[in-house]
This record gives sequence, structure tokens and C-alpha cells, in this order.
Amino acid sequence: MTHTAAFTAVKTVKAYERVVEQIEGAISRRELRPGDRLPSERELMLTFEVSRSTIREALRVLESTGLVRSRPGDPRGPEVLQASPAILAKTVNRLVRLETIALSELVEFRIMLEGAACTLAAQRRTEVQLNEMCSAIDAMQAEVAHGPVAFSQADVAFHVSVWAASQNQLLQICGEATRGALIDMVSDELDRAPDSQARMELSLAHDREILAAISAGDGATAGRLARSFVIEYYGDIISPESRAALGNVAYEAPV
Amino acid sequence: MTHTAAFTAVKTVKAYERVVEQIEGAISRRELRPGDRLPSERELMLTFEVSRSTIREALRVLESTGLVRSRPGDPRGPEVLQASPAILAKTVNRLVRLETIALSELVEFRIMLEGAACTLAAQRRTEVQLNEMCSAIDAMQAEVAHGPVAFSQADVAFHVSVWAASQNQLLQICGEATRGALIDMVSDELDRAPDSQARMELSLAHDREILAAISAGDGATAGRLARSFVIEYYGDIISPESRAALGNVAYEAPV
DNA sequence: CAGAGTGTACTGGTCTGACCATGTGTGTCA
DNA sequence: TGACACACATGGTCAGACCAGTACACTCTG
Repeated sequence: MTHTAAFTAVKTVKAYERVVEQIEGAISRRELRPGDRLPSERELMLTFEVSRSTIREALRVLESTGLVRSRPGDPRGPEVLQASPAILAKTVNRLVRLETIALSELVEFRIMLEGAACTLAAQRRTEVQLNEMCSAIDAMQAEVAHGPVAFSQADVAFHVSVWAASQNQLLQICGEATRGALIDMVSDELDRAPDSQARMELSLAHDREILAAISAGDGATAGRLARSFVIEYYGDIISPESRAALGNVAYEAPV
Repeated sequence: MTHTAAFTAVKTVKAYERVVEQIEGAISRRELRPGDRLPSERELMLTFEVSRSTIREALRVLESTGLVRSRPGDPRGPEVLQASPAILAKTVNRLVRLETIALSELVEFRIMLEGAACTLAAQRRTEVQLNEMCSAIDAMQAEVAHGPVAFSQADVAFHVSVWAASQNQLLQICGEATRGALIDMVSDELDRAPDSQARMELSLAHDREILAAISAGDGATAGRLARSFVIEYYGDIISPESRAALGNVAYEAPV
């Protein structure tokens, strides 16, 4: 009986996939950094020894994952991009739309992230960050007169500043992605906002409360407020038991 | 003075992007369902009136998004796939690897997720899920004798079952991604595990405690235990103040 | 008639070579 | 020194070709 080596499954690796692998690897090994330029397609086909079609297919998937961007006519070649949560938001969005992920799960997740971010922000915010949040609130106040769209932008700016103050980029990224996906999903309903004026005033009041807690360094309160406001905002989406379970997702500093 | 219409920004839409849009739209409108077949590339180039290269580039991005799959030689054409969160996990993983995320941030994030998952699991777990967790614990017990690697796998299985019981896929996915990234980053230190036997026993004891809390439906305790164990495990990585701040990231059901 | 084996037509993967519109950088000209 | 125009390389797209692989129908055999 002949000795049978521990053969491993053979999978055909397509040429463009190997190109993607190598470029992606170079990026994740930091050999290529955001702003750097890839060689032109015609140069790449020489170094990888494949045709331009293959190179282009590889660039398309790298582009669809947000790693690079090609611009016609640019002699400097494709640009390596800064990794952005936007692509994450798009992916989440698609999954939710295809009903792989329930909207209620998304809301739940957002409640957790928002609460945690506010608690951490209260505990860690610097004076500068506090000032930024105050300015953001002032901007919101100013935008109330300019309608829901402008107001919503200012609202986002405030929350971004809160996330930044949490000093945790992952929280920031996931929060951003979740918010983006959520906004997309429920924007239809917000379009026909019944009494936008009241809504804006309410949001503003809520954010002021959160800011006060953050300013006071009261993480527990900040987190609790944030959670309850998100729950209130998306209340009709999530189930009552979820609403109850998520209400006290505290993120409190130890005694 | 001529009347200036409300012009909108013109952005060049590449041909393959429009193809992607249409196919993606058909999928999200449920005109194409998982298992359905797309026309062959040669047919698609006729219906879209573009060249095959363009069709192929479109298919590559759809494939990288996990929406379709092409197999060479299949006369039935590219297959429409069931949307899967796996692609999301990959995206999160890449973001974690790419973004200059401090190890401490990663640990922090994991503490939050783990705590939230255990709390939710305690509140939502079904009997079946509870049994699965018990089996996972038993498996861990059995693997203690087979060394740290086998044990670690069983450990992961237990935590996966906990995440599943939390009934929130986003939590599950992000938890999985964070765990993976964390393992990658600290694997060096774990390789030279000083007293693996003791470590395994400790992990096992911890997991048993968590299981008991989940079994009892005590979300607050489950969350608190999980958080403190993660903190203990990665204690030397995160700063003392983080350790303190994260200790009480509770996820309690309301009274 | 049933089943095993063969054949074939069409598939996707890859390549070559070509054309076009566009952006950059250079060189020119005032 | 400044504005301007040009040339060149780039990405986007196309047409046509070849190859290896798969599904399905067809044939041959028992």
C-alpha cells in the first residue's frame, strides 16, 4: 500500500483573486498607505504577468470594498484610500434590506453603542471636546430655522463629536455605520415628518440633556439618557420586550 | 438674465456600475431570489448592450459583495446567493486590521460586546440554546487534557453559542470579528503560555459561572462576570482607568 | 428497458489589441 | 512671472479569440 500524503483540497484560485490578495495584503501590511498610488493598469499587468482585463477585474473588487479608487486620466494611477466605515454601513444596509438582519436588531445595536459612547464620553471628554459638543449644540439651535435637513446634519455633527470624545475608534466606526444604515432605512418615514418643528425641538432638548450629563462627568446618566432617547426615537420599530431589556444598558463607572 | 435651472451635480456613471445597480436592484426588489440564475455573460452583454468586459467587471463586484457566484462551465449561468452576514464579518475584520486601532480600544470594545451578549443571552436564551451552551462547556472540560489549542477551540464554541443566544446578529458578527482580531494581535504572547493548565482551569471556571448566570436568567450578573473575566484576561493590555471604567458596563433588565 | 459511458455545446476565465475621452504635467508664449 | 495650450499616459470600453470545465442529452451496452 502506497503512502498517502495528507492531501489538501484543491481550489481553483482565479488570477484576479490572487491579484486582489496581493494588493490587499500590501495595504494591510501598511506597505501601501492611504494616499499612495498604485502603478497604472498597464504597469500592473506587467508585474503580475496577467492581462489588463484581469487587472481591471481585481481593481473593481478592490474598488467595491473601498480600498482603492481609479480615476480616468489620472497619470498617477489608482489611489489607495483611507479605510472608511461608509462601506460597512452600506453592507449593513444591504443585509437589512434583504432581511438577513432585522431592523430591530439594528436599532438594538445602535442603542448599545450610543449608550456606551455617551458614558465613555462623560468619563473621558477633554475640555476641547466639550467645547466642540457645545458648539455643535449651538449649531443645531441655529439650524432649527433652516428646516429638518440642515438640522439633521447639525444633529449628526453633535453625535459625531460625542463618539470622538469616547476615545474609542471602533465604537466610533460601528456607531457611524449603524447610524448611516438606520438613517437610510427609515428616511422614507422621516421624509413625511408630521410636525418637524416639534421633532427638532425635542431632539435639541434631548441632546442638551445628554451634553449636561457629559459635561458633569456623569457617565451613568449620559448613557441612560442616550439609550432612552434612541428607544423613544425608534420606539415603534423594536418590540416592547426589547425596549424593556435595552432600557438599562448602563455603562457606569464603578463606585 | 437667463433662468438658471436647479442643476444637480453630474457624476460620470461608469457602465459597469449601471449594470451592478440594475442587478442589485432586481435582487433587492426580490425579482431575483437566492438560487435563481442570471443569464450568461454573453446574454447579459446583449441585454445591457455593453461588452463582455463590462459585464464581467459588474459580476466581479457583485461577487465580492456576496450577491452572486459564477462557476466556470455551468450552463445555467451565475447563481444568485442568499445574503450572508459573513461578508460583513470580513469587512469588520478588514477595518480592524487596517484602521490604526489601539489594542486597548479593541479590548474595550470586546468587553462591551461580550458583556452585552451575555446579558441578552441570559434574558433571551431558549432551552435548546441553553443545552448547547452546556454541551460546549462539557466539551471544554473534555479538551483540557488535549492541550491549549483544542481547549481554545472549545472555548470559542462556547462563546459563539452565547452570542447566538443573544438573538442579535450584529452583536454576534462584531463580537466574532473583534475576537478574531484580538486573537491575531495577542497570539504571540499566548504562544508562550506560562502555565497553560492553570489558565485552562481558570477559563473553564469562569465560563461555568457565566453559564450559571445565563441559566438563571440573571442578565446583570452574566454581563458583570463576562466583563470582569475579559478584563482579567487582557488585564495587562488596557490601562488601569479603562479597567475601572469598563468594569461596570452593565446591561441590565429594568426592574 | 435501465444504467453506464461518451460527446457536445455552452459556460466562465483569460488574453490580445484597439479606440476614445479625460486629467496631469510640461513647455510655451506673452 | 503668469496664463495658456499641448502632448502624453491614464482609465473606460469594446471586439474577437482561445481554453478548460461543467451540465445535459445522447448513445451504447447489459
